[in-house]
Amino acid sequence: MAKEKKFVESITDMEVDFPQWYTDVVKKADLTEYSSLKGCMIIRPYGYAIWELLQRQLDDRFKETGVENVYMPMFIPESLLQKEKDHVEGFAPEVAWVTHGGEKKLEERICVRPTSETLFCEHYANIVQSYRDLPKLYNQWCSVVRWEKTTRPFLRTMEFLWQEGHTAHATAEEAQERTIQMLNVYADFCRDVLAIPVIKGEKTEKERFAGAAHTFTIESLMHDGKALQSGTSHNFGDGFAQAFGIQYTDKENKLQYVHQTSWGMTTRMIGAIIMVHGDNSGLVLPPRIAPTQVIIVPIAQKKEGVLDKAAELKNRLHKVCRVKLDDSDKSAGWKFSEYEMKGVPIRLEIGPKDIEQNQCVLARRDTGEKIFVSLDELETKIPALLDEIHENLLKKATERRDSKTYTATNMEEFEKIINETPGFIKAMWCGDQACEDAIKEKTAATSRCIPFEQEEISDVCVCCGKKAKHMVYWGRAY
RNA sequence: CGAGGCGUGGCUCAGCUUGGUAGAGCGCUACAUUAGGGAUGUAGAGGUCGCAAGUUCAAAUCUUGUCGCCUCGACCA
Repeated sequence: MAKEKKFVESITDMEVDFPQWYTDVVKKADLTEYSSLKGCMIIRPYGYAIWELLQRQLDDRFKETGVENVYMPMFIPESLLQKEKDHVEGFAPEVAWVTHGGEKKLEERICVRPTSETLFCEHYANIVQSYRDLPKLYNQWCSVVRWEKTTRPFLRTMEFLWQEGHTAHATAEEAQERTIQMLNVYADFCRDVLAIPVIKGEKTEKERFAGAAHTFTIESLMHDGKALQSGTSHNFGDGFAQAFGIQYTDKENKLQYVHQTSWGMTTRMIGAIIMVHGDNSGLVLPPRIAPTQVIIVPIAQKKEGVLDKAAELKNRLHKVCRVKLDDSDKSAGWKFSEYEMKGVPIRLEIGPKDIEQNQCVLARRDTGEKIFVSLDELETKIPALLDEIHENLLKKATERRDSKTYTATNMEEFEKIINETPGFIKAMWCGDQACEDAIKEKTAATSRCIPFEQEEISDVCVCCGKKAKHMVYWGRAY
């Protein structure tokens, strides 16, 4: 890669200190502020605009598959949370409890939802009677609370925004089909909207969601070689249905339990966007979720006609992209830096010299390339350039991920890779959790997933040397 | 929960060792000159030094306590 030109000096280089780089980018791009409550973040307008675009496009994709949105309460009585044993054991350590209503101590503690399986289950038990009532394909957009000990903006906060889909089906086959369907929705969304390539696969039993029969995941790789779980889709089988008594009468008039799924994606994806596409000048936004796709920076804007021309371009481009004009009296150089930090995909420079020649400058955020474009061609050039930027980001991210994906056939190799060139490690596994624990103990790497696309790297487990069952992606994770 | 670090104008920090009038840079306000890669000048506004108790003639500075935040680990989306 050519030496990266860097204009923004106030952001720590990612090679020097990655966590500091991340924090600098979040701050400089004005995505969040810390709130006065530990571990909670204020999502600023620019950060929230990204979330809104992400949300809208993901929601559209859900609805295309027949999903309907609902809203559940944020409070769960303790007795309801207790109903599914594995589930409560998994979440109890990080639940926030409400113990008082006003001055009065409550008879029963109320939990602030860490996730809403129990509420959906209770509701399904009430509304599902017959096979004619199925499937139920519900989703909700909400926030959930988990009492985390260590927090970082977007990656881990005590309260975060997400969507949780919950479906109920007549048969196990249908539930499994829906589980995979939604995993694919996530994977396609990451590729086509966020320009993030993902590995699809199943979680091992150790990494499975509390109460699920199968957990599927998409895993992405960050710039520093750490993995990020980017979306999960669970098949619950009929475990929750049995615990909550969700039964329906089938065509033969027999009582059956429903089969359920759940799937979620969170504001953490904003962290993924930062860490997959960002560079040492700041944020780099994939065009499809960029709140501003084109920023118009007038040059020598006090000169006669410049601002008028800039405003005219803005009004024209408004029809083909999300465009903004910065006519503040900051210097042009300041504006360049500002929008680079904010990751705006295209900067349009228009000055007196350009106007004379009926042209403008388009500067790409992803490559830094500047091109002169005739003002007459903007309506076609800009949308095409936005698509090109998307493709380029996806290509670069895929190449980077592939170049940071290694194979290991024994623990020496494994340890050497994880310590010297962190990334995904493909290695065979016997299926025994003891080996997973041992690997984690030795390397701090966890199993990310058993990918759908299996490869035969060797026939024995990387850890114990016994016969291997699966090829697994391993890595240190956020 | 373990290990470190930090609380002083909006932000980043100096001052604390050796107690004695509250500092700098950035940002902000006004005006002027500027503008193709974070402009310059001039004039201004802005702080009970996290909180509490103690020592002292005198505390940002010393002592004790307390609260909060950040980073790194373990746990987790």
